[in-house]
Amino acid sequence: MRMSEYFMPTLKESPKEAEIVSHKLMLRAGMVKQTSSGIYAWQPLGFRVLKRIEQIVREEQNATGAQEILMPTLQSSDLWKESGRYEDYGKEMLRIKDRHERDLLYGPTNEEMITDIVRTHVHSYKDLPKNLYHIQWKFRDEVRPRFGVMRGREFLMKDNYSFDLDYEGALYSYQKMFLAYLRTYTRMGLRAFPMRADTGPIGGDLSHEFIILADTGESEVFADKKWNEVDLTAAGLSYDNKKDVNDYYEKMTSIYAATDEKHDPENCPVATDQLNRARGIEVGHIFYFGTKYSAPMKATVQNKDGEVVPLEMGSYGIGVSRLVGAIIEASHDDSGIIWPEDVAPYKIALINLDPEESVCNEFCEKLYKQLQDEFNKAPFFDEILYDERKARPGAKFADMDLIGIPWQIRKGSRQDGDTVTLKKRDSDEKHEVSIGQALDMIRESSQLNKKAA
RNA sequence: CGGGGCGUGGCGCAGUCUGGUUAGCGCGUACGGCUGGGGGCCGUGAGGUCGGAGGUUCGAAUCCUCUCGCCCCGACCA
Repeated sequence: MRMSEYFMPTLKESPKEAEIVSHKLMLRAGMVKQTSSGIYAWQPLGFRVLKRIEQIVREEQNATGAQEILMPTLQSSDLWKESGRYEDYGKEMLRIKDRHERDLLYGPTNEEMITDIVRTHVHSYKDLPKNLYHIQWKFRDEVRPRFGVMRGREFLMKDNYSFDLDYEGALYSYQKMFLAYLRTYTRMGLRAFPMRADTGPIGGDLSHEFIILADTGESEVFADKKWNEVDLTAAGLSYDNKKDVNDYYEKMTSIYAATDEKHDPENCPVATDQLNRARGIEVGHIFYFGTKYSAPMKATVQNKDGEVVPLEMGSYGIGVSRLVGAIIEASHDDSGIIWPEDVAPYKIALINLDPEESVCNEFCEKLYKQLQDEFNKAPFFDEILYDERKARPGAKFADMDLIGIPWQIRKGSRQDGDTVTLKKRDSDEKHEVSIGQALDMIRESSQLNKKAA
């Protein structure tokens, strides 16, 4: 993408409505524009990041065997009346009437709808297990939206729903999701800690929030210091190996971590001096809720004995749009955003410092094509952001640091031959090297290597 | 929903208390020039009717009433 043609309205100053750093940076980088309280339009740069995150979530879900569907944003109130939540949900649910005066609602979640879909088609234990997900916009009419996309009214969420014959199956489904979540966040360059979470009226231990630590986090969290050393990458395990999945889950959940509403200082198994206290941002939530919806909505199957039993269900959410802000909270400096490579809107920034000088310009134009040929891959294709604007170097550096592209290749007329400056955004290292060496250094980076392979 | 605050060119702000000439400033932007490796400088422009409606007054960004929007703190949430 050529910057001279790109719609990327960056700002030097933060609009005053922004309070926290991720919100400020998203506005300054031209990623989003607020159109109404808690509702945002995604501009090209922000949209690309959103789509990257969505794609990582999708790939990790598919790897577990979950199947993607798409349910509508608008739902009829009928199903919600059936489950009893139409009355319970309160003003958070946006209620709408259509031209026939029928009650509709903008979905805040999809348990009812998915349960309806599944009960229509699934009647035998032979049809189980199933795990269906979608990535769709939700609306919750929060009293007070804040923190930009981290707490919007409209938000993009991945939610899936597992259906099993019995508790054992449901537990296995839950554990697979637990593992998938760890892998998902790892790919985004995050360390997200699974923490015991409130299960509400359902009870039981089967609910975890996935939380990343950040000073601006909304909730207080308590975690055993052992977590500092724990490998959260969940590498090398197969979802098909039930025992491995269970062992891993048991291992991870044996280490204490809890959000404040679940944390009881009196009965905490970890000594105070071994306990970290921090603030965290919830980026995912999984829970098992058994027959809460299947029983009242009569989503049943016949088991091997011919008995009619309600489905055992669980649901699993990831706040996709929230993650855009959360990642920035976890990864930025005074100059701007530092994108982890796999979620970066572009992988490499090529900065042409002297577009009006013919030798430099020709070098950069040629290099731009070469970079595109090597690094552009489906489904995003365009991985190179090429700044050939007639602007001062300082402005270009500032813009590129602000939007946080992982690699910068700078070329100016002062540099002889094929010498360029390679800058790594996260460490701020700069190397004066030949373009060949620069590309080797980029290729050696594990993430890009994987993509280019 | 309770408490607090703010709406003045695209962004950040001053002016409002103590009504009074063409409503200012910085950034951005258009054009010209000087520059040229971390948001440079000079000059010339464009762009707002002061969130909206009503009222008071000879006169309202400024005072009054109503209204809309946005932000912050609290209670709630992916």
